[in-house]
Amino acid sequence: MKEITSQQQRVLDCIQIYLNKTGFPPTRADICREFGFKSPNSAETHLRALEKKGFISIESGASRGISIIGNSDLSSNMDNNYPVIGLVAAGSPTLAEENIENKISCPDDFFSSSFDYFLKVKGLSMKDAGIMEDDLVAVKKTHDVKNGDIVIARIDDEVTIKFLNRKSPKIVELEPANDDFQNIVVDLEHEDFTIEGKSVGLLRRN
Amino acid sequence: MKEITSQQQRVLDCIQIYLNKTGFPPTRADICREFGFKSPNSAETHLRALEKKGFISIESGASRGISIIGNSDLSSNMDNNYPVIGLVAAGSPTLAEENIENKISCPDDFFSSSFDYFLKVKGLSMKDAGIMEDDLVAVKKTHDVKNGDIVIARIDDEVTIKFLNRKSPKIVELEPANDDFQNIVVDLEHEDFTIEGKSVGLLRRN
DNA sequence: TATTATACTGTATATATATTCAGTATTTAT
DNA sequence: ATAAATACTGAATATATATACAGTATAATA
Repeated sequence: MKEITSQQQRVLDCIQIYLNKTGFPPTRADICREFGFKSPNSAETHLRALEKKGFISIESGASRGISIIGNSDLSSNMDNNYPVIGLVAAGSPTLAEENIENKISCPDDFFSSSFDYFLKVKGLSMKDAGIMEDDLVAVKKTHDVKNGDIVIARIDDEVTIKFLNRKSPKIVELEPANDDFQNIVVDLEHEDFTIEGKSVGLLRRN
Repeated sequence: MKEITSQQQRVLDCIQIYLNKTGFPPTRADICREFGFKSPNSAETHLRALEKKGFISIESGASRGISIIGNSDLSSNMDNNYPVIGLVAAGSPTLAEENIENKISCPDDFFSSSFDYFLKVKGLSMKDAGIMEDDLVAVKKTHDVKNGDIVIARIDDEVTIKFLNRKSPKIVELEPANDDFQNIVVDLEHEDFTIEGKSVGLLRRN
């Protein structure tokens, strides 16, 4: 990255300010207006210089096709809106709209693994694992689970969060973390059993 | 803000994804390409519906003049780096550099209240409150605490996290959430006692 | 039942916009 | 001393783009 001139810095700042203000990049004419330039080529040459020096990228042919390079990796660092889903006793816990309670803005790399949604926990069956009522469990949709994982599972239409313990090819036990609750034994041959995903983290908002 | 239809939500998501990817909003044609629409008016009508419902704003006449409402001030929505501090048995739990284990990027409005740092919990004294070993408690530095709050307190050089119970002007009890632990009774007249802050949230990364 | 909103295709067009070419002048490297 | 980069004006143009108008069809609403 070569050194930037003061005027080019001003143009770069102008682009950023325009972006913050409007949500989209300026045109050549917009930049001219901002600086009092009388020719769109004044903006053009500055943009080309900024591109050459690696401060911005310009999509050829596209209107307002300017993106600031430092901001580009910012988008990967950017927050994403993750849906919060209630632990519905019956029905799909999937990302069906009617189940989305609200959304939480959160960095993509917030937990050890990527995740897909937050599950709002009902009940205290996982109390001894430190999962309390209304806690938000970060759930990664996956079938790659092993014994001891905290999984979100569905038996018929019942959705629960429990420790997984695969006893045999045909028998799965779902173990709560609370003495007041009993293990759930699932016979894979006679019951409709699905692993929705597993817990990769937890969020509690007092 | 009226309710959004599923298709409109998909278009809104598409705009956000396009923004993250390119740094500028899509054209009507871009949206059509993404969905396989054969007429630019398909995108147009969705955009107008989203505008009417207050999800986006459209600058008349401007190309790519779409901005998602709520994204308006991205800089204030930006993440901040919050330090993670170990619960050192002796010494200052303050933000001294030697105590900062690492930093976590997190939105400022992530918890109900603003906060100052994450405290990495050692031990299981707050187990029944769902606070486990190595959990990260979001701590707000404040003296505005009341009975029942989970506070981070220092007695002489010992730092703990407990429930607060102010018995009298001179006596404070710090109550663990674990039967294996005992209440800590602090005599304010004879012991050096400080409230470092209180818990406003919790983060667990498996 | 009529009406409005949703969800599209298809065509057309004014204009917003990028981009090139031709200059001028000043400053900075080589 | 000469080339290259910077910093502009001014004009021209192909095309990218928003946007209106004319339809069709279905679902929701009143």
